[in-house]
Amino acid sequence: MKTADPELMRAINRFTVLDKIRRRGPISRVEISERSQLSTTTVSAITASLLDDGLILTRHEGDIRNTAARGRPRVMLELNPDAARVVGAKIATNRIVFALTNFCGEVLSKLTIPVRVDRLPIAVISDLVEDGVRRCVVDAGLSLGDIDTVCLGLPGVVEHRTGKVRSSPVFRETDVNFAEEMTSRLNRPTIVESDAHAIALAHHWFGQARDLDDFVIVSLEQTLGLALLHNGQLFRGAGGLSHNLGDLVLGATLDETVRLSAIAGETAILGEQQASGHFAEAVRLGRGMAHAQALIASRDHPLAAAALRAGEAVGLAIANIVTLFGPPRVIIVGQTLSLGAMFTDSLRQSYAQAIPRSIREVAELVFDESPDEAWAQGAAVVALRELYESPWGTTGPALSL
Amino acid sequence: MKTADPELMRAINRFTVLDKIRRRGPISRVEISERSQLSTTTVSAITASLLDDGLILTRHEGDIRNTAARGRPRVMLELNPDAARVVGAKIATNRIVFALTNFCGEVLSKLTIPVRVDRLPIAVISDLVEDGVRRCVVDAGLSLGDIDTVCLGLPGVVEHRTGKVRSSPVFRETDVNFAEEMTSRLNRPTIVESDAHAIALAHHWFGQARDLDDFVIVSLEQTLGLALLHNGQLFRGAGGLSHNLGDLVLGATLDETVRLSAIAGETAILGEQQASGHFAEAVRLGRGMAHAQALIASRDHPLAAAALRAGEAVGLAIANIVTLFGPPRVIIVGQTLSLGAMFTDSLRQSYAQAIPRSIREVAELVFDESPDEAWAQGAAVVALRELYESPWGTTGPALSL
DNA sequence: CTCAATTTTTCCCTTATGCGGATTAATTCA
DNA sequence: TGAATTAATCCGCATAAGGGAAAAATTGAG
Repeated sequence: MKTADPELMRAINRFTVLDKIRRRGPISRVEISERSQLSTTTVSAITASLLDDGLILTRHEGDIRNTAARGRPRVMLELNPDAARVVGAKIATNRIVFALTNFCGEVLSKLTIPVRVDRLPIAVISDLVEDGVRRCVVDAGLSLGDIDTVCLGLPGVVEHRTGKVRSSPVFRETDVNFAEEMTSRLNRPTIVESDAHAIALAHHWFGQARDLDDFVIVSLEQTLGLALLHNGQLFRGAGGLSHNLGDLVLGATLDETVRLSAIAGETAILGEQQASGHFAEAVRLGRGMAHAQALIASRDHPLAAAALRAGEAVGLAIANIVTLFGPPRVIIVGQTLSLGAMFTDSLRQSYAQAIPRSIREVAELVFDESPDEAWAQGAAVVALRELYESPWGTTGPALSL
Repeated sequence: MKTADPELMRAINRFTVLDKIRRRGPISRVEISERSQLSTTTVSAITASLLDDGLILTRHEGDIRNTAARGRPRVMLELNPDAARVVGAKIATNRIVFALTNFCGEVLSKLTIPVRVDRLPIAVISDLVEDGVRRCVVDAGLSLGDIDTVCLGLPGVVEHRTGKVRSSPVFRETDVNFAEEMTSRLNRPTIVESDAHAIALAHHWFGQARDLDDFVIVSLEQTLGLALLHNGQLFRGAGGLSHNLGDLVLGATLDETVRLSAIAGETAILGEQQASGHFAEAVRLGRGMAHAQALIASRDHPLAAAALRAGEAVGLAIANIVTLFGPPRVIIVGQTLSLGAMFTDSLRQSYAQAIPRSIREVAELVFDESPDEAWAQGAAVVALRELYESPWGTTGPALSL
């Protein structure tokens, strides 16, 4: 348990002010004071310090009040985009996507490497990632030294605190300390994070959850992931791990345990088909879901049945998650959404049937097909949040003695 | 978002010190300082204030070091048991149990009213509870004015923040503002809390989780409840609600949704029997589970099958919860445990089968058949925690590092 | 153009906190 | 009895936030 001293106090208030400036665009000191319960004096002191550190900028225009407002005009404050540069990446089994952003999280350059990595040795994957980061930096007209932090988002079970990847479809090995590896390669602080957590923060900053500090992300990619934002903080579970939704058990007979991944995992949906010809090629290249949608159009295709079953299973799982957490919004993301309405309708219907009556209106389901770039941007946001020096740990490991 | 001022700072450190004194029995100032990272000066100042407020006492004995220790002897500090009196209660469908405790959470008097309340009007239930609290107070040689807070734990979905009972097997009505009702009746601040949360705090203070700040409670009573402690704080879900484990969906066919409560709820287990004679009477009086164990002893009794199925279902649900939260310990409590080894073995086996390999060793299952008194004591602890003035909201963000 | 009115921002002062070092207190051992 | 040792407190300092007054920057009326 952390003890409080003036330093912590300052850190907390500094973060609040910085966060207000980020969220409410250009904003005046008075308004920060009103919205944060801090005195104008304190806000002034903190903003002075932020200006001094070059994290924010002043702008003498953009006052939202009546143009004919009397009195001294407000000086608007906004983030200094150039205060930092970070690189975020999404590593998937069949592609790696990079995004370089400024301090505001705006993408300055991006890069996609369409490569199948899931059977490559770690050294080769590391090479690819290192190369991608370097290219992305060059594309933005920068050099690696200008980058403050790098954050890599990847599927599977990731231990954020240590940077260890417990298990992931992109690595053949388990317990890979990928953060350490990349930090020494790039000579820049490198964070490893679950891809679901990355897209969650992307939605929190820019997407469908800007207005919410509590929501759930269900990520339906090759791996089924879960992210849970609680009070604006990622909830990492007691062990500090990311969650693996695919391991959820849907039902079991005496002999057999049916896990969600066995019904709604990518390979489960697409793999049932005797992959042949054009479609097989698409699957191999990671375009399986998109192509599948076309095939499903003919409703009697066996894929249609698989899509229905997958939607049903995910709907059930989401109902259970809502039962446990009661989030106001559940955002469903990932390639599996490319299956189209047949899948999502089935999901919605199964959810509606499974959600208990008493909390039927608690949560709202939202589907979102963000491009890969958004995931990489989300990873960048993870990196930015470390720079913001949030005084609350993202998971708050309480070390009480 | 909470802003920091000196007051918060003091509240945090004061709580830290008070909590250390509670947990570490009689403890000296130096030791508090060592264990809390606070300077001896600060500890001295805070303890002086606590002594001044009468919350702690000094004791000039019990130094744990060598009796032949040199130097000025340490003055041991401990909670002042008389600093507060609270009443906790567990309201179940067929009994109400009260416990009056001191500031340390030690039970001073207790009372059980064996009464079936689940079909009574609220006014009558309120009468019973009011009467029970008053008796319990008198039994302890006190008067109601000596009581600082009352906390009522009951099954179902409880909104702690507002004191509203959304739905509960003990009430026919839904959305009952029970806290308001009892506060005005007793003229004492009265808190309403989920019974699962109450027993969770009981275990945290006195039971199987004294050493842990992260654990999960699964409560198998008439209603299936869940409590989740994260960083020493109850996790109440985004809506501030308690969780209803019974609503979890285990599996579904097209026509039918199978919920946990339909397999492992008390009525589901016992109700399948054509209730007749002696056993039926026991069920009516709430002794069903205990009597069932005797019947199960003859392994071919239909109850045995029900117990097996229930254990299986609960084991599955727990595996899913562990998949999501990864707690180091899961404590399973409640009357259903009276079914005995047949039930618990089945649960363990099903859990072992369902838990993903990668997190197999993460969580440890513990069964605990605490008496009802422990639940009431837990409710009292809920009340005490309010008095301790924890500066973090029960669901608020944890301060890290 | 000047001056009052208005609003934002800063400066000064007070009070709170925690901390480090010196001081006092209480005990053991020689 | 006095030296050594450890515990607890006192004193002064640094830093925080907050309140009120003053300064700054603008508009509008005469």
